[in-house]
Amino acid sequence: MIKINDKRRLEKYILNHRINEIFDNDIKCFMELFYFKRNEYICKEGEDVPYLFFFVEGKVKIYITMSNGKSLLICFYDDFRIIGDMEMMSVKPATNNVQAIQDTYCIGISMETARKYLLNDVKFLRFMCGSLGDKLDKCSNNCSINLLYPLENRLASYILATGQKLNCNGKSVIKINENLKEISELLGTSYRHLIRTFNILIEKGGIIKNNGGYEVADEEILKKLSADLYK
Amino acid sequence: MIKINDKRRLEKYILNHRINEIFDNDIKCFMELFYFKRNEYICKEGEDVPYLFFFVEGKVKIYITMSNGKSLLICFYDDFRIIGDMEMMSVKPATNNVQAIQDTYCIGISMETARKYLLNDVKFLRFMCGSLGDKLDKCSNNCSINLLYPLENRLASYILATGQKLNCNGKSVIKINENLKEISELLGTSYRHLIRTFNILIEKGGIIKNNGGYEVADEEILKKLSADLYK
DNA sequence: ATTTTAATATGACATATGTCATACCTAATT
DNA sequence: AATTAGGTATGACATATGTCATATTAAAAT
Repeated sequence: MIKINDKRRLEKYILNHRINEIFDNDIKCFMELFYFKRNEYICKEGEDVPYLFFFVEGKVKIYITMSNGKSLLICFYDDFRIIGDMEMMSVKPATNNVQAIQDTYCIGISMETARKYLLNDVKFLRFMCGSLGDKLDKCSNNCSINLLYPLENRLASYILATGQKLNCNGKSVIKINENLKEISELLGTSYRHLIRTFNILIEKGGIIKNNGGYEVADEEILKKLSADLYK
Repeated sequence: MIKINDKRRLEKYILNHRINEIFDNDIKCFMELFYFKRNEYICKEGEDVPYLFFFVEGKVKIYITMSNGKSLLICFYDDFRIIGDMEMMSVKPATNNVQAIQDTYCIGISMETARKYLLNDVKFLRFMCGSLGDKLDKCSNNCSINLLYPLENRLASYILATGQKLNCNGKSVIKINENLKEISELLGTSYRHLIRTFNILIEKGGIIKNNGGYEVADEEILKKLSADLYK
């Protein structure tokens, strides 16, 4: 996490996402811009979250770890969202992990400041209720999909959501650059079955193997297979 | 849904659940007490919710129906909770179904009144943020459990959560009185597999068949099998 | 009384997924 | 060079779950 001292850029994000409009009070002066490198954690389960964040650019994944050590993907954010909302209200440590899967920018307001000014800001509280409601709605929807669709569909969706676009000799290639064991845990399946399902996607022409890694071969095929999960 | 004109009872609920303490304004005068018979709907997907409800006694189940017609259990409420919170914020119709599975009492405030007074009530908005945060936390947790445990465990939990306690010749018996097809849908499984799993629970001594219906034979066995789901 | 319908139940088989043993490769360690 | 460890890959088999055909029973409709 690196603080970016770029007033212009901060202003740009505030304008683009109309962040000023969600507060009664002008608290622009308390806002700081932060950069998270790909793979870096924005918050970790069990740890205090030092800032209330407004996610403004990049992509993050949210996952939970269970008491038996297994972890499971909850969802992705790739559009404007609040991070740290639950922690702000409950003064409890985070219950989920939030990890950047692309270089990511967040606007942060320190938790003390946020609690001091925003817990009395009607406009913001309303916004937060709406935001939490949205999250809850998406969560219950994803939950259903997880239970009702086999891994093949969820994996296709996961690849499209997390695959890294790279330029490879002029061609744009989407690669799966993550540890396969971790992917299997996030998708709530076994390593064995994950590999099996990768092979099925290869058979169906959605992906290919290259240099010991997987790459997207046909985005359309994957799109058809992915049933709007993790949206 | 029947309006109960019993000031005393209403007062009792307000006191017990400290409902007055979650508002800055005294809005007791707008509160009405409602009774829902077992199996009755408190809200239905796609329909407007006419009241903001405070669930105070009984038990309800929340489930979602998917575009392909399948439905899936989200959770149960058997403790003080808000119903209609998301609808109040977003002025959208309900996205979930809420159905009483026991005789249930809710305190209701008409949506107009709620929007008029409560959208400016800081204390209430804070409470609502906390409440939505709790729901989100539980949802993501249940979601994980659903994916990580087989039906046997989920069914055991479901039976304990929804089984009806009846007095049968002096003995207390817990019966499963619901339509089995519906149960299978709520648990996100096939009818065939549900029956199979009932039979497994019979083999393990957790339940027995009686008069063509299933009954709990050994609560402890079921408790061990149910991994804290739907709590 | 007969027919129809809905709910319950089961066998047979197919598919989805988990577990375990093991093998291979590469990078790090000794 | 030999050893170790982590990540990747696969076969064999077991378990979990889905699909389909079909039987049975009880309640509802005619």
